[in-house]
Amino acid sequence: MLSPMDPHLLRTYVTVARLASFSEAARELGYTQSAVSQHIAALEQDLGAPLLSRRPVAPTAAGERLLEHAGPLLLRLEAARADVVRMAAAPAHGLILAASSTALGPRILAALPASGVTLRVLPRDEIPAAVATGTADLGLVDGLAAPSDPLRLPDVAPLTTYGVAEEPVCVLLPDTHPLARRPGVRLGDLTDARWLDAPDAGLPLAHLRAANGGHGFRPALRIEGTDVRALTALAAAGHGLTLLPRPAATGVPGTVAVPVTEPRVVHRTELVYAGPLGGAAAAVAEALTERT
Amino acid sequence: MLSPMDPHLLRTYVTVARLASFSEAARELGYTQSAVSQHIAALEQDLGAPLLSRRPVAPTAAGERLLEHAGPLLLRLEAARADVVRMAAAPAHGLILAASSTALGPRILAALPASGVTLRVLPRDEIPAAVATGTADLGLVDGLAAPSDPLRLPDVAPLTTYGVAEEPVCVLLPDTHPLARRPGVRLGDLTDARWLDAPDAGLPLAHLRAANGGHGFRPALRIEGTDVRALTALAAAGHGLTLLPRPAATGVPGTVAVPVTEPRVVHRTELVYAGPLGGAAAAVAEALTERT
DNA sequence: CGCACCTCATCAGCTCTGCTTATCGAGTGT
DNA sequence: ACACTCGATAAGCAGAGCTGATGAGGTGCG
Repeated sequence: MLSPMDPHLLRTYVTVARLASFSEAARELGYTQSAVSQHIAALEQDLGAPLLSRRPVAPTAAGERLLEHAGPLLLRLEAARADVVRMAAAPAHGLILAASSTALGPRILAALPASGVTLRVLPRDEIPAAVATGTADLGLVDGLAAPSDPLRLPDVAPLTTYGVAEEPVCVLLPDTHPLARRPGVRLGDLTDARWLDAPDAGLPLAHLRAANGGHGFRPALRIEGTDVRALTALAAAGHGLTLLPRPAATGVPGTVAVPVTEPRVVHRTELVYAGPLGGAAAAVAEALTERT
Repeated sequence: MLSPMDPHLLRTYVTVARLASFSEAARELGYTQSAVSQHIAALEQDLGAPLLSRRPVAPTAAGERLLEHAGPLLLRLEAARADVVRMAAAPAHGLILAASSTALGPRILAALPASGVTLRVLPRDEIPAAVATGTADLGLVDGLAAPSDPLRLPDVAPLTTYGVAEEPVCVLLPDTHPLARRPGVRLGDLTDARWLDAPDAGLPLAHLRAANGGHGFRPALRIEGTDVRALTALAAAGHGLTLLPRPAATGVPGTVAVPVTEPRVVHRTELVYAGPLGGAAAAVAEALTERT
């Protein structure tokens, strides 16, 4: 069997690629420039292809390819280590719960214990990684799915998921919008509208492609960060439409939340954790999963 | 940052766990028993927990955990290497197409070129791995999905997928079965029936849990291997029911193929490949994806 | 135009990792 | 009780992999 690509080399490679400099990478990693140079040379020899063009330092086609692999790979590696270590050493720190902003529906918020929990609001796609690497003990991820279908999570590691809530999905319209009086809308009727694309605050438009027959939505304005308030304010000001779970969409001044009737999708929230839960985590998990 | 777990050690660990013996593992890996012992000791020290109980050799709880991670991890590692190497060295061998048995519907078979392709029939869940590691150039995977939903594939590596066919799903009933005259059946009416579980030949019952409201099906008889003929023969003999895509289910003597009306699932086939396609592969892929 | 400078490649030397061989200790079957 | 098997441990040695010094190529500026 061939030598299974040393992760050290891989780590150096991604660092060099990120910083576009051997010397800089050496400084960051605590090596000498010479060592970094040898690392890259070793990788290139091992794979039989140049990975970086020098002067300026930039990945080649093969290098780009490797970069796509390296990230998830190192993540998984770290996740594996964290997972096993977690088995041995019980956590001294308080319970950390990672959640995306829209996952924090009223049911969830009500079920949180009054103290002893650190809540960490993260972009949606960082949550599985946070849980896998032990940065968080529990995760709450949300997303769009067909009713009673599980979410599609990136599998950085074998994680356990548990559905905790499903709510209707609404389009947040300024109350002056022509469709604002309707009882429900079909997304197909809104493909030409101006949409706000807020992948970390609202629901990602990208998730809808499959459900909408392959057609995506044109994002008019892109919002970064996890602040739902900013998003709803923009929607109220008429900068564009956005998708939100009903609890988050109702009661925003100047707007109306109209349920989406077609395609049939729901906003689903899942609890995610790695392996067996410790005492405190188990208690919180149970509170969150209690069907009311 | 902590040392990212040497894959060599990981590989020895899984080998030891598999063979339940240090000495055997040493023989298989071409090391001395001493080296293997040191490998395991190093891993255990690195992770701060015993991974194996000696005498008899068996994984501890933490070790079980590590095993779950190690397989996918080493697979990804190999996939990454293969993917990058593939970029540099164009394949000399002929085109290899990996497919599950039920993925080979009539449309697919018709579109295959008359020569120059090696067809490799594999269990469904080995196909992504085969494509990722370069064992195959193209893959055809199939499974159950909601209409126009993509399949859920284990992501061993970033693969490109392309839907090539969707067909109705049928239950294969012996023609003496009480429901055999019906135009369609709901799976909910058949939860108590005897089912044949043939994860590699037919469609896996496990895929249905979500669609069927969390309830699985009791497998009466389990069939291993990829032989559809054996499966249909068993169904005809009344040993149990099985799910098949319509083309595979029709025309089996002594049986009737009744379409499934509820839940709304289809048999979907997807073409999967890693990265840009070479000349021969591109031609085959195009033939397979041509909408007729 | 040429000189200083910056960046990566290469080389020599050293260290310490990681293998082997050899030996021991503990459990097992006869 | 003795021989045998299997894993742990010790000692020794070769080479992997780091450092520091130097070389080579490219760029900016006086």
